[in-house]
Amino acid sequence: MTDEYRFSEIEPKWQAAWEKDGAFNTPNPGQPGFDASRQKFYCLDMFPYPSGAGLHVGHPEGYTATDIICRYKRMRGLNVLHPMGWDAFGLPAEQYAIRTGVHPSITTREAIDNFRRQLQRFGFSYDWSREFGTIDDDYYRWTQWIFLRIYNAWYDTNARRARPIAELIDELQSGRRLACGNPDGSEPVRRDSGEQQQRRWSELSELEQRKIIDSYRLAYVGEQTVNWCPKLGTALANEEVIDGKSERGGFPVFRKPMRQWMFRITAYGERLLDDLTLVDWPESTKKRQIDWIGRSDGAEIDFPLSGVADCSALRVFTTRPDTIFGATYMVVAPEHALVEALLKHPLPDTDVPRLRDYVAAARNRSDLERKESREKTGVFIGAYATNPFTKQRIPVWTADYVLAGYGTGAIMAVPAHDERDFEFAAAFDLPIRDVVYPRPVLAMRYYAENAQPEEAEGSAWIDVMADFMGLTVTSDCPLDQFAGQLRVVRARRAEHPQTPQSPADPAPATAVNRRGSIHMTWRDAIESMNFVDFADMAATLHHGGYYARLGRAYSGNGHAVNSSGPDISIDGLLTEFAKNAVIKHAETSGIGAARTQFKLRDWLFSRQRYWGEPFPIVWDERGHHHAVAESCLPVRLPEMADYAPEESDDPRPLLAKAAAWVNTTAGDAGVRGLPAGAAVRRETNTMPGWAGSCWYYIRFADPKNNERFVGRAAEQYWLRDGVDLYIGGEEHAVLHLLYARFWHKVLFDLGEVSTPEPFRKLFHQGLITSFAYQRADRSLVPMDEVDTPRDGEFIERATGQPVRQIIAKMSKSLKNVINPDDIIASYGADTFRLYEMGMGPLEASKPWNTRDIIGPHRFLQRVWRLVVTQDEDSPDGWRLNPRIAQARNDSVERLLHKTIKKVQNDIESFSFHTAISQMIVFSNEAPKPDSIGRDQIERLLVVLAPFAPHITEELWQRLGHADSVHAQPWPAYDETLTRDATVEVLVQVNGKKRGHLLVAPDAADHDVIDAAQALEAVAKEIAGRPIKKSFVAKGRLVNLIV
RNA sequence: GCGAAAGUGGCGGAAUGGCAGACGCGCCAGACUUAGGAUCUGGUGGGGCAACCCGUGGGGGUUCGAGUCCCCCCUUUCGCACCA
Repeated sequence: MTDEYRFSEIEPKWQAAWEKDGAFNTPNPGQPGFDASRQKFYCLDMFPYPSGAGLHVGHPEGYTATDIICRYKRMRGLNVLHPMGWDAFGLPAEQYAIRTGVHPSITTREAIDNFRRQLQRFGFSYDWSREFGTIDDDYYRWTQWIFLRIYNAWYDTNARRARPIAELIDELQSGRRLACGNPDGSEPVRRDSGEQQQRRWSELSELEQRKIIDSYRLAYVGEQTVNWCPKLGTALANEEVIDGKSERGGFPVFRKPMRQWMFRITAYGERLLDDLTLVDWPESTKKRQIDWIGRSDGAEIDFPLSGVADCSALRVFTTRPDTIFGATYMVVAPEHALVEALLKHPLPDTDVPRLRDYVAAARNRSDLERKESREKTGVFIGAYATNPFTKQRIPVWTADYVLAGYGTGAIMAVPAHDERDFEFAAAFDLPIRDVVYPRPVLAMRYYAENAQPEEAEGSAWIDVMADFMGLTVTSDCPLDQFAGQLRVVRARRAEHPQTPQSPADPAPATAVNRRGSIHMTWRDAIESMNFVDFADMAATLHHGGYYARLGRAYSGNGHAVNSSGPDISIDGLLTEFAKNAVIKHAETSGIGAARTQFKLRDWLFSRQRYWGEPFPIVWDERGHHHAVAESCLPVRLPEMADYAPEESDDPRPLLAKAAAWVNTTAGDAGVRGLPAGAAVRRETNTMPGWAGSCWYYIRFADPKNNERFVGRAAEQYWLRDGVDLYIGGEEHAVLHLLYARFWHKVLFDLGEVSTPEPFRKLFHQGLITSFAYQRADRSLVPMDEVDTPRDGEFIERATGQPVRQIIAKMSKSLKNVINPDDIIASYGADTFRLYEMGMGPLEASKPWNTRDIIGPHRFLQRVWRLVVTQDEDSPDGWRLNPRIAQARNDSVERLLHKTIKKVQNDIESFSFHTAISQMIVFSNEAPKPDSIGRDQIERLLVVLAPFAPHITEELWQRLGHADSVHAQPWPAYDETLTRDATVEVLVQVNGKKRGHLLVAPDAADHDVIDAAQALEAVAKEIAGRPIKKSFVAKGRLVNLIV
């Protein structure tokens, strides 16, 4: 070898050596080589979905970051678990297989092999002995096992945790629990209408018992309106639908009722929300989960219906029970059962054809159309309800602005205090009645009722009222002091009769002026209402028509007004108290109760696809589901030649085609509790792609375990406090990260894992984007069709027209996709790693620019030459750089300590780009002195090793070491050596730079000030004037004020 | 519409309230080389011969001192979007 840095020889050489030695394999507790005295560090990458296209430059960004951290943590003496695997079931693999005509098990294996090969070229320090894919029998066997654990569990709302179904049966049998369906179940189980018909468990038929038990299961079969995507041939979870299109592929999605496996994730809504306080996650991600879970506190209240068959009351959910006196009409979703009932048995006022048309139109309206047009539409359904507080008869409408899936699918409309209701009321001329006033409107109303007769004449009232509103608002006075405040206003007006005409009015007395400004504000507000005269104003407020007049709803808090009924009055109460009063009254009179709603829906877990985990479930001839025994897992996918979807509106699962697999016997399927010969049909749905990623981080702790999904000791060691660092893309903020938390919590409740949260610290790497070019008409030009004659100037070659450089996602059509293999071939993996880590902050999205790669490459060449030099006389063609000496160089030593400190701190704070720049500074300075200590260059190599593992290992070896640079302890730095012996202090006069001083870093302030004054340029500037004040920022700057 | 983040040289980016632009690219000059550059050295925000002046999206403010803190506005990106 010569003096050249031959990365293409060095990198494969060391990769092979590390693999041979198992250099980064980590023993588990109890295994040889395990050191229990060391702290653990579980560092996890979001494992990739191996696509046929191979690795993208975005993948190694997060992986390099975790690799640096892991190598660093090992040097700091921690036991590091750093695994890698493959998320390989799911739609994309299946669609790729369909396109290529090759079975997904083959294409997926090929894609995995390719991904592994590509990843290994980066020299990542994964423990490859723990590698697995979600499609491995050994793995999905346990995915199915966990499904059964969830299936055989129920949520005890009193204990706030999941419990085994056996304990539920025990409670039911012993009579400790009422023998009725799950009252909190969201699936449409026929709720035993007469709860009084309490029967004993033993009196129920087996069928009845089964129904009750099933209604409690955390995994249940529900008939629900789901998101059906004909193009993909499967239903999708809510989380997989974005703007009415499928998250994968962007195909249209329609609503369709289907019988599906669901997970009762809603039972965990509150804990999924509350436990976000336990984790160290980006605020934005927490917020997205909070929004997705969407908790709202309010009440359910029944409004009696008159004359509707089968339906005596309409139940609504509201977060503003305090506004119930303003509920002037009701709205139900077009899908609501009441609409259906009225279509069957119309009332005299029901316009059946119109109603039928509206419901049909609403059903066919996609989410997308709904979003585009927010025009309020609706139809009166002919029914009337009674507002239980005002006792007034109010009409019931149906409108698609009320969603069937939220709350009860019905609302009480309070147009004065809800924007949507206001728009609807305005469109259909429904009454709008104020029931909440904030302080100023309250003051207005008070004045309207208490004006003196002479004020009511003409327009004098406007000035008095403006003053009164201003005073009551600024003094925040309670209602019972309004009378006194009004007297104050009148007294002041008597003293200062002249009202300022504008805020800028140059009235001398500031008190008058201040009053003037506030006065004008309120005067403007009053005048903008366009009241004809006092009587008009007074009448508007008297009848609660203020917001109708204003033209918009007021949805804030305030005092209840116009809120007295035959049974109860809440007038004057502040919103929070008014809410409580209404709820209390509703509870005591049996028409309602406090209720918390979640936006989160139960998780649709069935897919009608081939390439996924089969459910360990069979159906008997009576249509009952049965679990496959744990000992008979896994349930393997049948071999199928034809797994292409038929694009259709008929959601028939693909596996149904595999008749020989589907039709089996209880004995063959491994179902207990049925005769072995009983004919059963296997469940033909498969699990969604998310299933495998819900628990892979647990399996990594003990991937070869055949007895359990994870060994107890391994779980308790590696997952104590959860995964210590989890790095991956932000796009999984509500999908994978919510699902995995849910599974983890169920396993926690059932005693299978020991922590409530899976991922303690989460970090999102930014997107690697690329440049693209845009014409004046905003159309895009591929990257290779643009010339750059001058910096910052871009010309489209074909037309000669200037184009604009923009940042865009990498895409094939823009020809700006980067293949990591090409970059590694040209520059090596170490350069690639340094380039990507040096681009900028890890969390920021940043554009790839191949032109810049040469920078980090030059840096590595410089490091190479620091150690190795060409020597034709030597047998190998090289020798150590003769500058390397035994004695340390002092200035290099200080810089080295600075460098170690900065790199260490920057790694800890994920600030890799500034760590790299510091090492470049070192490499720029280190060649300057005549010699450099051998241990100095060695310490640099150790510090650089996590970033550039191959070149440092090679140079470490050439320096004569038999061990690995990656096994070295992290070098210590001495704080005193990180500071310079003398510092240059900036001297300012009146904040302007006037000179510099060289002083000791701890020089006394007065000495620095004296020295500063002595400077010629400073003396000239001061010109004998006295120094009024001076500031010293130690070791940085001195500022003299004259 | 609501919410969050971000706007700094030709480009990527740096900067505990204390010399704006570290470091890298590019560019300029020079060196080595038959040559080349994936080599080396030096320079490089703008204006001015210079002293000096101007510069962190725009406008105000706090401060001895603001890219950094506060208020208003503009732009971009990303979420959410009839959730009662």
